[in-house]
Amino acid sequence: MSRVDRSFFLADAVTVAGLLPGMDLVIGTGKKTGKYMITETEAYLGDDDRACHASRGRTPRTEPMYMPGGHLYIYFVYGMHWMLNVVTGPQDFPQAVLIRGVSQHSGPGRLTRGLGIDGSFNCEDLVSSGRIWIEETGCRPEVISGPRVGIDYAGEPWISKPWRFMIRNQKGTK
DNA sequence: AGCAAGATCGGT
DNA sequence: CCGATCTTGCTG
Repeated sequence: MSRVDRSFFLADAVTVAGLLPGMDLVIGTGKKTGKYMITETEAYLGDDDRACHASRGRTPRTEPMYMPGGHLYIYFVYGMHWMLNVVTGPQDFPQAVLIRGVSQHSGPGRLTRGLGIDGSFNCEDLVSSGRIWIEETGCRPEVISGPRVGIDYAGEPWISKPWRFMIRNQKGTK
């Protein structure tokens, strides 16, 4: 439908993470072209959030999170998986939304593999990019929330924040 | 320079 | 539950 503009991404990560499920992630590289409905997300909110990479300070890796909302923060973990994150909020307020699932692809590592997303997408701007963006779909699925996955090290209260969002009745829903 | 841990996944 | 696999960031 219509491409999402900058203002949408300037909201905080929790707000954006709650609105993304149901929207389409559109990718148009030479190899992969298609629309995938976003099914699951997680918010990482600023330097206070101990689960957010930015909580350990501004480093070369986390630099993209300090860009204005709408850019991508891509990083490599566990020696094999690329993680796709959408930066949110104004410049210099490090926040991002991890895309954990899209239609036909469950899991943050599997979806980047499936869509051909790698480090070359780091810092890409969803508002102006010619190969990746997000579209409003008009559909308003019911979104449920729960605690984030794989961040036990962050401790309380971060471990209990209900900042994981997903479409009800989707794979991964409990 | 060395090392421990990681926003994961798939197989035991 | 455990190993694969390698980048990052911290320690010394």
